[in-house]
Amino acid sequence: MKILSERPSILVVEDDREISRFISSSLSAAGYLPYVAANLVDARKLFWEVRPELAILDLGMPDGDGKDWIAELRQRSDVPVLVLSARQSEKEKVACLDCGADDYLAKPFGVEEMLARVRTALRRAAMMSLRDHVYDVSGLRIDLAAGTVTLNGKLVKLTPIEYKLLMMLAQHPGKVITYRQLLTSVWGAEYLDETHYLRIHMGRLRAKLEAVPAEPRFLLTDPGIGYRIAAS
Amino acid sequence: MKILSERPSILVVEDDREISRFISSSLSAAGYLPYVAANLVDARKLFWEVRPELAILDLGMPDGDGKDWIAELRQRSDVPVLVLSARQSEKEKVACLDCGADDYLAKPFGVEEMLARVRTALRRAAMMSLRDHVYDVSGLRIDLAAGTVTLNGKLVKLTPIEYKLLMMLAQHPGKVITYRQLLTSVWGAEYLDETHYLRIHMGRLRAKLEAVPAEPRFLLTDPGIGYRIAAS
DNA sequence: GAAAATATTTACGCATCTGATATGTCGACC
DNA sequence: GGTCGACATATCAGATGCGTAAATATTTTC
Repeated sequence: MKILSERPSILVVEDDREISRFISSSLSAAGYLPYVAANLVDARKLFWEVRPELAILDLGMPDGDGKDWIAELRQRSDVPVLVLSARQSEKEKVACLDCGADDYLAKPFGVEEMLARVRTALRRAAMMSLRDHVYDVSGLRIDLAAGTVTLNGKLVKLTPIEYKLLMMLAQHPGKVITYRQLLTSVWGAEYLDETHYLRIHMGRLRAKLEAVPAEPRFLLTDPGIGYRIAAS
Repeated sequence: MKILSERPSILVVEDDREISRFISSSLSAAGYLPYVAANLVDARKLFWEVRPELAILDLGMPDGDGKDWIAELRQRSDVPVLVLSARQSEKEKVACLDCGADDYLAKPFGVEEMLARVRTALRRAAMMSLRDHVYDVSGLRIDLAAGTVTLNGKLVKLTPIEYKLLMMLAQHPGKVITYRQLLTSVWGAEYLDETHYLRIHMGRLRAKLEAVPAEPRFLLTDPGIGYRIAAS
């Protein structure tokens, strides 16, 4: 259970001592509550401990590429990530943004701009509705945080694609997720036309989760629009 | 003959002919459906007609400051705005972001970066659109976020076209939506003359939603203008 | 490297949706 | 009362979209 502090907490992942000092004192002065990690291992740990409302990440970490961490994070959290980097290359920017980063700020940058982008990201995040972390409807239990699925108490094994699909649906119980949204988040933006894949993998999910796949109780089709998982 | 345009529409507000050409052709190539306005007056008009999923705005418009338009837009819509500008000053960036812009890209910029930022903004917008917006009038309940329609508690099944039509109306309860707006947003700009389609599908919607289709309580006709859904 | 698991391609049956055409209704106007 | 224009409804054949099954390709695992 997260304690509601009035100051939004922000995780700063940055190995350069001087820069991280500078950033966190700027954030402090602006009314935020910064936590600092100097490498990815600490960042991972600290993230789930603090559950910050935003993460600021320097790409060049001693123990790995920050991009991997973003991708990993995106599986489990919607926390906005603001990337800082000395790398100016367009390729790098594109890769980060497509990875799930919310914004990319090339060094050197002005403090004011950074703070403005932080405000923007937090403003957006505040608009997002809070979501449950467990979907539990008549025998089907999906633990979004742990990433596990049980049917009548028995663990169900899912393939990676099935998993992503189901998580996407379970994050918004009762709401239609359009073909576009599903294809984008599972396969990527360049697969918008392959609604076909969805039919096949939804079929497989139904085979695993539904007693009578032809009459689904959980995984419902909204013809022409998308799919949705039955709400409690 | 069909074409329920699945391509996300993007409004480009840019007065420089050459730049707007360049941007819109890049967007087209990337699978989007760009609409171009060369000044703020047109932008205002086009925006509400097309209802794009994102707006790209050049700050320096001949008929006013783009910032004002952003602020104005924010009153009525959550559509993300990506600002392009030749002005590099940090003050300007901060002002725009705090005004409600989602992102700020200083010229000159790479196409790839622009497209990546567009993708990022659209990805976020897709998540946001899952927030709750509900039309609920005497037995008819339209959950815009979930995309579901219930009549006296019973779920009503709609076809894709019926769905789009109804959502368009329900987004603005009590307001007349013109034939043009409906045709544009459901079938596309090239169907402006087929008001005929509207009659057929409005008829089908009434058959599903009205107790006495001939005396509609929800789906009202404004002869010569358009249709509207009864306000709460 | 071989075997197993997973993903993609291809094909087809079936139900549903769509828009053309035709006809019916209502009110305005002369 | 009749005509006209705008809107509503009925019917129906063709198009489209969904689900499934099987064959093939790819990735993972040991």
